[in-house]
Amino acid sequence: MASVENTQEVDQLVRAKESAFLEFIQSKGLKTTRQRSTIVQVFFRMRGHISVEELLREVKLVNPKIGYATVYRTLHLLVASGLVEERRFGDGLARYEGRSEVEHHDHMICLECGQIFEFFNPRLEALQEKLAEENNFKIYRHRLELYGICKDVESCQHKKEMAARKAHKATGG
Amino acid sequence: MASVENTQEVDQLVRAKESAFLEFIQSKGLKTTRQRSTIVQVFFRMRGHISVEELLREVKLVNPKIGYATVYRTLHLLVASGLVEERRFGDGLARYEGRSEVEHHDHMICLECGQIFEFFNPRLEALQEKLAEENNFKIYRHRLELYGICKDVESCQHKKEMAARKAHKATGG
DNA sequence: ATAATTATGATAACGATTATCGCATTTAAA
DNA sequence: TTTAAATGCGATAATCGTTATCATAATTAT
Repeated sequence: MASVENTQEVDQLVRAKESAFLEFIQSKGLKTTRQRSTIVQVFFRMRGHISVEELLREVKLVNPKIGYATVYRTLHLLVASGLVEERRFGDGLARYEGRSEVEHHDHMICLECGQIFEFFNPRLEALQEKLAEENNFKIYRHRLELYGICKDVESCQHKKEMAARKAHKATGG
Repeated sequence: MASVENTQEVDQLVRAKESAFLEFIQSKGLKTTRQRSTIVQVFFRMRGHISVEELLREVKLVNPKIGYATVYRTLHLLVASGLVEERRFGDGLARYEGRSEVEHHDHMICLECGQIFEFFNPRLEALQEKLAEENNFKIYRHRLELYGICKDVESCQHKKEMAARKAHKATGG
């Protein structure tokens, strides 16, 4: 679900993000540690909407001694630095996003296979602003999520897994 | 935050919702109990986006023996029946909505006072549908939340409480 | 190098929600 | 209206994601 890549482009991006993070860390008088560096590098090599567990799994491949707490703490720092956004899609766990194609975007979430698509539309943004203004409301941030079935419905990788999980959960209702 | 009312109109609405719930309960072969009846009546007398704790508090005024578990269970049944919607606004707890002015609506959430406003705009809905279709995505449901500052910013009731809470939480950051 | 500060890792604590289980209540049938 | 089977209840233990704690380790400025 969250793959790791290795290309020159990615290396460059990771270096840029890492130095931006270093700058943040130093500006706050915090310390630069091996663990933080590892976590940041691994995080920005991953694609998608990454959960703590997914990240920890990848991090442990590099340094198995790094634990939950440090991953949580570093993710909080990444969010505080503005390099990463925290999202919650209602499955009860936080997901983190640091490599979007577009700066701001909304989400379409497939209920069948769990895939998450990003999209952006300026008319949508403008309309929201207009509606807010009409109500004397000043928007700081917003969240739009469309839940449904994605175009790959026939080839959804996790279709059967999800169905099995549903059937399991439904036991007793 | 979630007040209880007592008017003839409300009585009528509560009766209608309750009978709809009974219908659902019976169609599923479940049992009609005093507790469920109490919880449903109390719930539909309340306004706003109600948390489990808020509901339990009100329920206990009618029947103090009713516990957490039954309130949770009944809320799940209400959601399953389609009479109630579950919402999560990112403060970590579920809120339930059973008496909206409009059938579907989106939300503006004031970060200062915590007030939640509902709104609906057909152009917004249409635009979402259009964008989904362009991506071959079929929307089942969606969620749009605008977070910001509301028009009552000067008179926000909970302004100070929130500020105090923030200050408390910020200890250690 | 040293001292002060901050971070780490293991795990306990937390808060919301869910599961468990013995007992009570409801329902359908007799 | 009793009876028997099924379902629901209340109290609370368990769970899950996340946060706090604390002794030890690493980093930084001197």
